[in-house]
Amino acid sequence: MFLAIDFQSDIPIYIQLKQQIIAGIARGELKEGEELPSVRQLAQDIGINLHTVNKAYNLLKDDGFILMDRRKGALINSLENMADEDFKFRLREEINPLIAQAFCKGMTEEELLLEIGEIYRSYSQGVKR
Amino acid sequence: MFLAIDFQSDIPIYIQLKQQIIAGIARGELKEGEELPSVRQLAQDIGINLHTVNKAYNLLKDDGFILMDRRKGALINSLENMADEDFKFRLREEINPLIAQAFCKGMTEEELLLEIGEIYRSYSQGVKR
Amino acid sequence: MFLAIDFQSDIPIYIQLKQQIIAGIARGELKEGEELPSVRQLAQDIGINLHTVNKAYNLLKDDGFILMDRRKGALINSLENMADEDFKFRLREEINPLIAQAFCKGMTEEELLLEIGEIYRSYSQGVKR
Amino acid sequence: MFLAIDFQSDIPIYIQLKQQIIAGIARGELKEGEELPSVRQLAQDIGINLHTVNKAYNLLKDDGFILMDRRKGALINSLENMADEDFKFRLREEINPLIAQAFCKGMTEEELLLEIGEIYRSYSQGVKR
DNA sequence: GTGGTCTAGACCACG
DNA sequence: GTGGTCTAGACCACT
Repeated sequence: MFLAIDFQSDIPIYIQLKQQIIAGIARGELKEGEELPSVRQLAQDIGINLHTVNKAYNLLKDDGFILMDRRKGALINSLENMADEDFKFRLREEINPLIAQAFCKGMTEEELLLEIGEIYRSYSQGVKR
Repeated sequence: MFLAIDFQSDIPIYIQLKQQIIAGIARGELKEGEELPSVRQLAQDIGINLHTVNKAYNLLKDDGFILMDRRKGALINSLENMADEDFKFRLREEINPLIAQAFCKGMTEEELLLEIGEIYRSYSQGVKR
Repeated sequence: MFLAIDFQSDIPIYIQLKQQIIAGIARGELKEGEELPSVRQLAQDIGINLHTVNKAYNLLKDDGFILMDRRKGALINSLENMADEDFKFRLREEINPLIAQAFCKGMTEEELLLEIGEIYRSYSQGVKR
Repeated sequence: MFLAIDFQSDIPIYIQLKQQIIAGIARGELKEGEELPSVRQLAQDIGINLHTVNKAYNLLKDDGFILMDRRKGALINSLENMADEDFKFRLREEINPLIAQAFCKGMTEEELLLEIGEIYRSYSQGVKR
């Protein structure tokens, strides 16, 4: 799997890393049960510190995307039925300001939903459900 | 207008302030040409630092949501046709990871668009277009 | 408040720190809304690294014992009605092996409950409820 | 006897193993003089490293729960009157932070003792004393 | 001033 | 070999 980290971005590296791995799962490139590289390995590959990778892995673990197995390291978790109310609430909280902005800038509902549907399908096409 | 700042949030106060003001515009509570409180006034009302309010105002100015007038202070700008390609690009960049996450957690496209449409209409209802 | 860290203990420093602060709250020495020292300050006082203090604070935040206020730093949170089912489940998980051990070693239920009641009251005496 | 090891737990496998065996003794499933599986056998059954089982057995031996016999392997020891002052001291040390936490979260003494009594009796019912 | 991020290097516990 | 802990020192964002 290819991880593109932008060192000039104002988004922290460990957040980018987390997002890229989630995107990898969404695209179906990382499948349930698959092992992620060790923190040391990945840190070396990307050219960053192992603590930064570690932080990303821990966030992914806390959010249920991966499991930390004592024998095998980090494993992709099952991605079924995890959209509980708590997740949806946080999603709304995060997405809300973006929608307010889009509305102010004059985007219509149709335009917005079209954009989002496109992004969604860029993921759903790669994965059988 | 009511500004709800969460001092425990991991979102910086000046960003929250910016988002809340945009939401106010989106809800139609702040109309074109209307004056925002002075930096000093707002800082005192909320109980935060001058610089923090200043930063938020400057961001809003940079994004075209307000105009800074030497005599009248900050004025709400017109909200027409500002969704240029650059804005849409940044919107996609920001919304993309959220959608990947929603997809991984098992949300269907319908569910997602329904949620977003609801949020959108919570704004569009208050404003005549 | 006095924090006694045992550097020889096999319990990690940040865990000891977390436990000591919880004990401080339980004894009523740290009251709701009170400010904790900054990570740098406390780290210097105890003679440890600020990252170690930071880790303890973050755990306390995750467990709801403190709030991280953007203006005031770390604040003791309200300690009302936080014993939800999730907490009780984790408590049982952690306490279970200790009880199994006590049972195997021949402690009677009375003996055990007496010990625990004593510890509990060592906390409840200092706080009005 | 059924040993449920959680490879995702933050508790080391050898500690889990120790706890599970003690729980087995407490439930009366493992009786005095009974033989435990050989280190090799158990390691293979659970799918873990030899060293890990070895470590657990050695801890159990140190704590007096089993005897290591050169010919018969590991034998369950008698569980009489082993709750010396040293054990009680360590028990208090370990259980204290949990109680402080429960107190902070608002559990009453009655609630706590009820929970603990329940766990205790889940063991004492299976064993004649 | 604060906490957050990132780096670097060390040691240890675990498997 | 792995991840977990701790240290040390740096820079930056925030208030």
